[in-house]
Formats: sequence, C-alpha cells, structure tokens
Amino acid sequence: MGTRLDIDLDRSSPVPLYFQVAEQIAEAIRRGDLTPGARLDNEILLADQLGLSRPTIRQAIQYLVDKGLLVRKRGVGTQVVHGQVKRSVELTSLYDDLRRAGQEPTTRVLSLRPVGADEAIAGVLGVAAGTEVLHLERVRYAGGEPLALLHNWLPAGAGLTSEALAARGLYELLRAAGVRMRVANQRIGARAATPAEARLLDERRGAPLLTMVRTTYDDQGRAVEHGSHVYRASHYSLEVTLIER
Amino acid sequence: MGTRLDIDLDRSSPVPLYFQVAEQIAEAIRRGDLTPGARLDNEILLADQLGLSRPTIRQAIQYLVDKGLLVRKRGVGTQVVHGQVKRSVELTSLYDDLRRAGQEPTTRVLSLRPVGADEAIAGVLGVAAGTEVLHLERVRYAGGEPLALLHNWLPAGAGLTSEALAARGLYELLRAAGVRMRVANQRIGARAATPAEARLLDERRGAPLLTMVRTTYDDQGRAVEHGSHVYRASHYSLEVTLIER
DNA sequence: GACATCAGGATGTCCGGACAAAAACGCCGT
DNA sequence: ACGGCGTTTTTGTCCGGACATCCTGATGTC
Repeated sequence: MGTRLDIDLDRSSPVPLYFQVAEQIAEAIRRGDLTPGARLDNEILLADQLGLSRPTIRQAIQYLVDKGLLVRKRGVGTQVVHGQVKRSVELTSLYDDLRRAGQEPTTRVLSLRPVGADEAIAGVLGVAAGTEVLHLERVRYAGGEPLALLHNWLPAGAGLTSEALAARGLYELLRAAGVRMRVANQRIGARAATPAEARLLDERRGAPLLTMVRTTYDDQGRAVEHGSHVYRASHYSLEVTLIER
Repeated sequence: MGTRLDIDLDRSSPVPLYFQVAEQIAEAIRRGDLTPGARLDNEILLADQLGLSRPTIRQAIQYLVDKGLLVRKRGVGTQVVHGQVKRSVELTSLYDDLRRAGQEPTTRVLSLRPVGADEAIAGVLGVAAGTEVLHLERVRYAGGEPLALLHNWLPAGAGLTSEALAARGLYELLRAAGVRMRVANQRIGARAATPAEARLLDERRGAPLLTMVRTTYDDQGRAVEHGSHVYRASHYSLEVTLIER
C-alpha cells in the first residue's frame, strides 16, 4: 500500500536510528512524496524493510505524531495528517520570527545595566530581593519602523554587550552562551499605549498595544530570563499552535 | 536515595500501567511529597520496586518529562523540575478556563444560523465556497460583566441549540458530540473596539481589545471549528506555556 | 435486504535483556 | 593542593517477542 519510502540509515553515525528515520519521513512529507492522508506501511513491515526492530520504528513515528505531522489510529494505521498544520511555536524570540519572515530586524539598545531586583522581579527570577540583575531595554525595528518595546531582566549577566544585542537577538546570544531554554510561560494581553510608549513606537497616544510577559526557564527549572514586552498591534500579532496529545 | 514513593498498581484495570505510575508520581509532586529538585530513584530500581519492567517505567517518566514535570539527565538521574511551571495550555476554551478559575460564566447567544460560507471562511474550513456552514455569535459574561464577543463557524451543524450553548461551552458540546480536537492554530493580536463592539462589551469606543482567530482541527486534520473572538483587554489575558523537547 | 457475528489487520501495552554514552565521583600521582 | 585518569552510576538506544485492544470489512443468519 504505502508509497515505498527509501530511507537510508547510517549505523555508524552518532545520530540515533529512530531520529534518522523520523527526519527522513518528515522530509518526504515536506517534499510531497507523502501527501496528506497517505497511509504509511504498518510498523512491522516498515521495521522489516529497514532492518530495524518495531520499537525503534515506533519511536520514530511517535516523535512525528508529537510534532503533529502524523496521526495514528489503532486498528487502522498511520497517516500523514490532512491539512497544513503550520509548524511553529518552538521557543523563539521576536528576532528569530522576523528573520524567518525575511525581514531585516534592527535593534536600538536604550539601556543595559545592573539593577537591584525589586520584590516582583526577584520573585519570578527566583533570587533574593535586592540581588543585582541585568536590566535591558530595547526598541526593535523592522522595515525601518518601530515594532516593539522590549524590557528584560536576567539573573546572571552572561557577558552581554550593547554591540552584540544591536546585531543579534537575545535568545540567540543566550543559546550561544550555552543556556538551554526549555520552558516558557507567557501571558498575553492588550492595553492602550502610554504617552512615553507612543512616542517611542511612533503611535498615537492610547493606540492599542499587544503585551506579553514571559518567563523562560532552563532544564533545571531555573529562570533564565524575564521579559515584559509591548508590540504595536497594528504591525504585529502572535501565532501559537497547540497540539493535544 | 529517592523519597520512597508508594504507588499501587491495578493490573486488572484497563488504565495502562505506565499511566497509573505517571499519574501517581504527578500526584505526589502536586501534593508536595516530591519537592522541586528531588531526585527519583533510578529507573532500574524503580522498576524493581514496582514489579514492572524498565521500558514501562521509562514510558511513565517520559510522559511526565513531556508534560514538563520532570527533567532527565544522563548520568545524573531524574529530578522534579524546579520552579512552578504552571501546567496549562491543553486545548481549552474560554468557558473551560473560566470554570476552572472558579468563575461562573454565562452566555448570551446573539445568533445561531446556517450561512453560505464566503471565500475566506470556506478556505480555512476546507469546504467549497457557498457551502452551508453554521455561524454562531455569542457574548460571554463572567461575574455579571461582559467579557468577550465570540464569532464561530462550524462545517457540520452538529445539533447545536441555543439552549445548550447558553448553558455550556462550545468545546464541551463538541467533545460530547464525539469530536476529537487535536490541533489548534491561533493568531493573537489587539485592536481598538468598534462602536458596536464597545456597546456590546460595555467599553468605551476605541478601548483596546485582545483578538484571537483560531482554527481547530481533529485527528484527521479536518477543520472542526473556526472562531474570531475579541476580549476586553481590561478583564482578560491569555496564558500560554511552551515546552521545548 | 438488514443486522449481528466473526476474522484479519493494525496499533497499544508490556516484558526482558544488552550495549553505548554522558556525567559525577574517587583515586592517584605530581 | 591540584589536576588528570579511570571507575561507577544513570539514562539513551536498540533488539525480539508476546498478548491485548480496537477498527474494518466480510461473512452468515434471520
């Protein structure tokens, strides 16, 4: 039944076999070799064709099911999901999003200095009140227009400089510094622009702004970054994809 | 090392063993028996204690890692994640959220009738333009105050009545009708209230509103619901948790 | 012809074992 | 006292098999 996939495995590679399989199936879907609704061969047959065991195949398929690319149904089989589920959502920053959209974002750093954490900031970052944390204030531009006003607080000032921040995104710099971000909690709302915000963002006073307060945690659940951002609603919206397991 | 968990298994239950284990570990974390940072016994020991095999234990732990409750590190062990990662995000509706928050939501159905799908709606629902779809317009109240104006389009009018919608949430009704929602794509933005919206929501004209356009798909990737909603920004915000795998 | 029953096919769950790789620890020499 | 090396611990990956459960379609009966 199934479209005969040709998947080649490299057993000497450090990349796990299940991952090699998953990637090549995903690639076949992207390429269009596997069209939406197409049924994969059953797991046992697939395992046989590739010379792998069924658990390994299952692990590969499960990985793609979690990503929303495949759908399994007991007694029926495994199919490529119908409809284009825009794959997105990873832990990205505004900068990443803009870059991917082909825009050329620029950044103006308004402020970059250590401050004593007040009660609220200390609470979310999980440090004692009064501890020195790095406070960061930036304006992000895209296409020559101001887009967002970004406030961030970070526990350990990991060697961030104004120059680096002007050229690259915060998340990119943190990742390069070896920080492994894993969980982010975001609260999204809206409110009217204050006069100061309106001036910085080239909007009328009282214009609707999209607000996002986010705290990002690493592997260990330690807060690595806390941000309070406002976006020009007329120029930006957020996209989120949820997958129920 | 680990705090001795007592987990009891029911092998005659139809609930999978790995799920029984996962639930009881999660419960121990919620209860505080397992504090953040606490190390679990290693997988082999755990399997031995419970009389299960290692793969089963691994499946249980993996489930909790995916949910963001545990963290695994090779050579180290499995720990309860530090910091409270507010668990949320499943595919819920505004109604569910309010109920969980202890509020008593009410709904006024403004309109409930079949309409011919225009180009845009037909596109997102995956039907031919002009096909009859159910259009639904509601105002949601909480604590006696209007909170949101909800517009929805559904492909097959699955026996929805005004009475049912006044008493329960749309998602609840769909689930009860056997619809299995799995993926949702949301775009979140903000804009100023139109005069009509301001009147319905008891806001001033031009007040900032949070907007959300969502399309929900089932197992097969078929669209089951499309909604365009506006929320009073002064009374509501959205919370989203992202977990990177 | 319609409904109930049965068989086949597929995924779901679970077991037991084996080796690899990464991280932490202790030992030892300098 | 310090640094390097090997050992131990623990999770990561992979195998092969067994039975359960669910869905679908065909068969058979009324």
